[in-house]
Amino acid sequence: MADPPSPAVLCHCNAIRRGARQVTQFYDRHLAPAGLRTSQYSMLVGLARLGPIAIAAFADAMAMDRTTMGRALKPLERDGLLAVGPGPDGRTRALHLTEAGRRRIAEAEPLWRVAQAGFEARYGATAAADLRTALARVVRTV
Amino acid sequence: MADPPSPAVLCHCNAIRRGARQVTQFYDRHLAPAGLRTSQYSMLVGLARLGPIAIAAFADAMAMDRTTMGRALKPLERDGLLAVGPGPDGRTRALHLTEAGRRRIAEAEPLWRVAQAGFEARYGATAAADLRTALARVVRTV
DNA sequence: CTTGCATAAGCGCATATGCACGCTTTAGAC
DNA sequence: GTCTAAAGCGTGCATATGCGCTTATGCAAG
Repeated sequence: MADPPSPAVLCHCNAIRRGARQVTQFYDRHLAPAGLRTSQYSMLVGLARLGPIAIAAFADAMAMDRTTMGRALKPLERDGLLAVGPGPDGRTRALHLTEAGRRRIAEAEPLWRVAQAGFEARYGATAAADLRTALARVVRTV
Repeated sequence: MADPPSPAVLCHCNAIRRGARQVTQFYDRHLAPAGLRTSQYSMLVGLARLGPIAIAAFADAMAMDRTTMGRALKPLERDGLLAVGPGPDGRTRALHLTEAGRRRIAEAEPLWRVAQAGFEARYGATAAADLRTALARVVRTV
């Protein structure tokens, strides 16, 4: 009987945080040769897709906090992978990928594919797809 | 046709990181009145369960990096919620919960329950349990 | 006893995360 | 035209995350 007071084992938040740490490390190790973290790779890819875009809009599209995004861009801008120019609006700043950024994506993409395939091989491709779907629903739900 | 170069939408790592951010914010908002983050609450609960334990062993049990754990303990130690004493070994340090720590857990537990119930209400209790199982498998897999 | 290896922990560095607050600029009300 | 509300960003603070390096200790082989 004696239910433990707060079974952290049952905490959905704890569970997803643990998983995120593990998977992040897995992908990061694969992407390391390209000098990118997974988060950075996904930002570059996102920027390539969403073209010139304002910071807040980009953060929203990536389901990130605005200020987190603002700061996360710094290292990428410093390394010349993206540039921040004036937006159409005096208060808006426009993010756009540079040529170096595009090259870096091309360099990292095969590494990402290996990571993605490796995860699916271990976890099961179908299960992984289901997990991804479930996680997408989390973002829409919360 | 034209498969996008690296569909970040399909990246399992990105998906789980997004989800973790959202869920963390959700739980953190609920726990805020107790002056605890979700991660801190889970560490306190884990420590209560695993009794006096060394840092590395505790980090391992929580699926955290050793150095991350070491630093994450600082604020809790500063606030007197846990204490770090000498271990059985000259190089080991023993973590143990204080009375204040136990009181804080008692204070935070109802808030955690509301967060947990709230998440299950939105996401679906069964789906949430399935997600948690899938995530636990991620930790074992990677 | 020493030498060498393994274990436990800390620290520097860099990035990730988000809240509260403040500043500038724009759009709309009047 | 002015005044106000809202939008877009930046900064300070605090915590979270993990890698590489270093130090201190324990343990076993010789």
